Amino acid sequence: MNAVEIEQAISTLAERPFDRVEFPFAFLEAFGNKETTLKRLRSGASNKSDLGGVLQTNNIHINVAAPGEVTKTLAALKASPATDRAKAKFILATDGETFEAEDLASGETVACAYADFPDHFGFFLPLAGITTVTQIRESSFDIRATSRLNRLYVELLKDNPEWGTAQRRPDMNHFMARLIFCFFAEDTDIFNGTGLFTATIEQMSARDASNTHEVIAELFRAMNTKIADRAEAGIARWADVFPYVNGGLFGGSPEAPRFSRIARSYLLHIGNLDWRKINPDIFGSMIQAVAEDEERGALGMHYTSVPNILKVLNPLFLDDLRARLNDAGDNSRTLLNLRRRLSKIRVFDPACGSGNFLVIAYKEMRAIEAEINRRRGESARRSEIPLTNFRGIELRDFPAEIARLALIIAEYQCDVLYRGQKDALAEFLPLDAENWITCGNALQLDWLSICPPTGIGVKHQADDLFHSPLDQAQIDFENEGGETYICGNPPYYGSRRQQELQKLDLKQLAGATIQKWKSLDYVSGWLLKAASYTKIEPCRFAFVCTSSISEGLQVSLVWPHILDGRQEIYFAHRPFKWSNLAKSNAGVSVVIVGVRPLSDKGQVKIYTNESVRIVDRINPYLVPAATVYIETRPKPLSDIPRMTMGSMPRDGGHLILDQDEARNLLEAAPVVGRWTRRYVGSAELIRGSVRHCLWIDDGDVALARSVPEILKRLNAVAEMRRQSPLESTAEFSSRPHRFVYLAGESKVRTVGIGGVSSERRPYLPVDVFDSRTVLSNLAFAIYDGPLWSISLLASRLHLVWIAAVCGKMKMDFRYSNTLGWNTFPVPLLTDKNKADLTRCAEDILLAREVHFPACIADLYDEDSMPADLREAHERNDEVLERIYMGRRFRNDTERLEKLFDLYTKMTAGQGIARRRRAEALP
DNA sequence: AATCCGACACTTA
DNA sequence: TAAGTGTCGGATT
Repeated sequence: MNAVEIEQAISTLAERPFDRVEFPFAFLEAFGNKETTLKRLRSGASNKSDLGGVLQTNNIHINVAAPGEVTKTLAALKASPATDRAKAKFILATDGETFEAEDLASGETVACAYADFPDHFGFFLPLAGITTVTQIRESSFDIRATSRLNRLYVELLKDNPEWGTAQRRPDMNHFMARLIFCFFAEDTDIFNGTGLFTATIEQMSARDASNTHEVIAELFRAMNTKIADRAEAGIARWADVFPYVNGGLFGGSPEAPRFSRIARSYLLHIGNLDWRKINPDIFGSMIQAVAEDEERGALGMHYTSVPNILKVLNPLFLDDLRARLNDAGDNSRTLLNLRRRLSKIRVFDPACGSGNFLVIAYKEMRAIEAEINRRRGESARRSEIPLTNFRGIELRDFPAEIARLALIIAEYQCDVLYRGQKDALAEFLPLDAENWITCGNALQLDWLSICPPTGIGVKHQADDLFHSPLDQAQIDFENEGGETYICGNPPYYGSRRQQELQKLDLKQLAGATIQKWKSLDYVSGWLLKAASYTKIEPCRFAFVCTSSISEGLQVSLVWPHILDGRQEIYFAHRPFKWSNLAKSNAGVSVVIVGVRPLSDKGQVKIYTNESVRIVDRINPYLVPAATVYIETRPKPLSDIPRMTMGSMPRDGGHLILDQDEARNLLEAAPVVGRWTRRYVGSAELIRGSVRHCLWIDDGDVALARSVPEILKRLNAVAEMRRQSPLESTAEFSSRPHRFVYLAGESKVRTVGIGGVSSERRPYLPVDVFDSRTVLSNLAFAIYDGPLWSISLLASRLHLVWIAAVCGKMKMDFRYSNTLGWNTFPVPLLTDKNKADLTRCAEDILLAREVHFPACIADLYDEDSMPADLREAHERNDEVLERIYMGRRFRNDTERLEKLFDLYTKMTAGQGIARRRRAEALP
């Protein structure tokens, strides 16, 4: 259960009549406890209460009090030895009238009317095992509001199916945005009188809700009619007390969907929340889930947390502004110049969602401006930072609506904070009609039309503006001498997860310039668009991207088009695991990359979660080295043996046998021993687990099929392959005894390396196998590889190289022969070198054997790696590094620098040789 | 013919 | 129940 679902569950519970017996269980159920857990508590099996209540170990002690005895009961719970023994985190007492609880760890208490306990749901969230509790508690209002809007939205769609159609969805979304504005306005004195909107609806609409939509429409109509025109428009008197708002929000049809009784009560319920507490920076991200069927309940999976947003905005431009503010001290003139600069800064988020980057940027800039004004003694001064300088593009209609609203609310809240309620109110209405959030496809739209050049760069003369639907921007907006910063967290879709239309976007963008455009992640579209924007309007940009943009194959595809001699990466955040309020964040790691024109000066910084390093330069692999693009090679660059990916079964698992299956099969028909081989992929290589596969020569097929179990399996393989949409797989359905792809075989031994390995392992997982062992496509093989190849593979140098240039699986190392082995720069090895390295490899293998049967995962655990094995690796590294450098490297950075350097030299030589050969041709 | 990748997907503590 | 860590095979070159 996520926070929104929990909020809904406890709200429902509070609305039900109080049941003295059932309450403790219902309460626990609302926090996501399963039926079986509750059953055990009910039966008393796991109930540790000594007071006749319900006590769940490590969680909560609940007791229902006699009427009027809640405080006394709570004290008894606190004094109870069982509470302590069961390590309860909370105690709770209620009589159905009042409600009291205490967080035993913090001592924090809650005391309220029973009906109001859902207002404190954030207090109890640790019960649900939600780890990001502090984060959520800070935004508990937003969660409650989201939850209730969600219920209303669903209810309204139920009653008004036509509002849910693709055609009318935007109306529905716009209606919700208007409602949210009204709720905010009625709680912040923007409307005359607290709660005016909700109260008016309650009074004027019938109990049976039949005319609710008419009442709301009339209110909306009033808000779209200037005071002077009201008499003529015939606005109802009860609606006349509402101010003129407009600003695009109330323009257009005032129509509202019809309300059922339930929907009406939800509406009144929402209106009774205290909307002053809304956080426009994160509220939007949550609420956008309201309108999206698949995201509903997911609580904004793609939402960017405030700390992550600041990881982008601070280095992008806010740090600089703050530094200038600091430099300016109390110098009135310098401060004035800085304020002018602020007023001309445009922030453009071409994937703005519900606008949180823009809102945070706005709020941070307002804070800086407020400090300037304070120092200049102009505290109440009106802000010179126009909301219109915060622009965005968003594909989905509802988030775009919310983004507009969030900016308006942020502006109001900043005015209240820095200038006072009175000034804020005086200037708030009517809303500005300008709207700089464009709803559309960012990869299709012309960014220059949304954020036209400001005059620092070359004037934009391109005639495509002529065709732009938004070219009024060019005419209306002057920002001479201003700055533009592009930022955001665009969507990521790996090359094979893209929808057809997304593929098309990339094709249009990169089809002509990037041959392998089909391998790009969707996010690269934003990088390319930004890069082409800077050709016209040189400016800085920074995005949160999937880390794959700086790893493996994609680097040499995308970055040459971005760093094409006029741009450089000036800050980067190394890969970190993605996380937000969403329940499960497994699997994604992201980077942040900031790009600026070469002409910009200033420090270059690499960030990690723990540190900041000032470096000379950052290359597209986000390491401090020269920009070198590592491309796949079909054969090794250095004089080292050939490596191939292992054999791929594509068998639906039917050719693979676990230990039990292999044993049973062999017992049933000993002849099967001929056709089974050990089968090794990453997992087997690393964890030492044993699996076998069927490996049947063409000549043996008839014989093998006479074994019933084998026949059954072969038929299953054939069937699975027939079903495959992939031709190359389907072709092999007639030869189910064979792997689809055969990598090769060895005579003496096979050197194998795992395809994926944990980032925590200090060396890559390498091992030697006999020639009967089959390596799967999840491992790479050097058939009959010399032992000294193990020395290379097991070296720190190689790991560092792989970590830098290969792809990643999450943060884990992902091996590649073409990208990592074939590109690995190795100096020419003498026979003596090879003999030395062979010895080192043998020592490593011997050191492992001492610890038999420990597997590689055990042996190479950073915390518990055996000393003798570690020493064997140290010696291996020592010998190898002397060949490279004449000494040991000081650290991995130095290793990488040397490798990039050597790679550049080795490929440059080849490039020249190739060119010479080409020139020599007639 | 050969291989790269997964806003992942499983297993395990 | 979230932390840990590598399957599987289609899509692409």
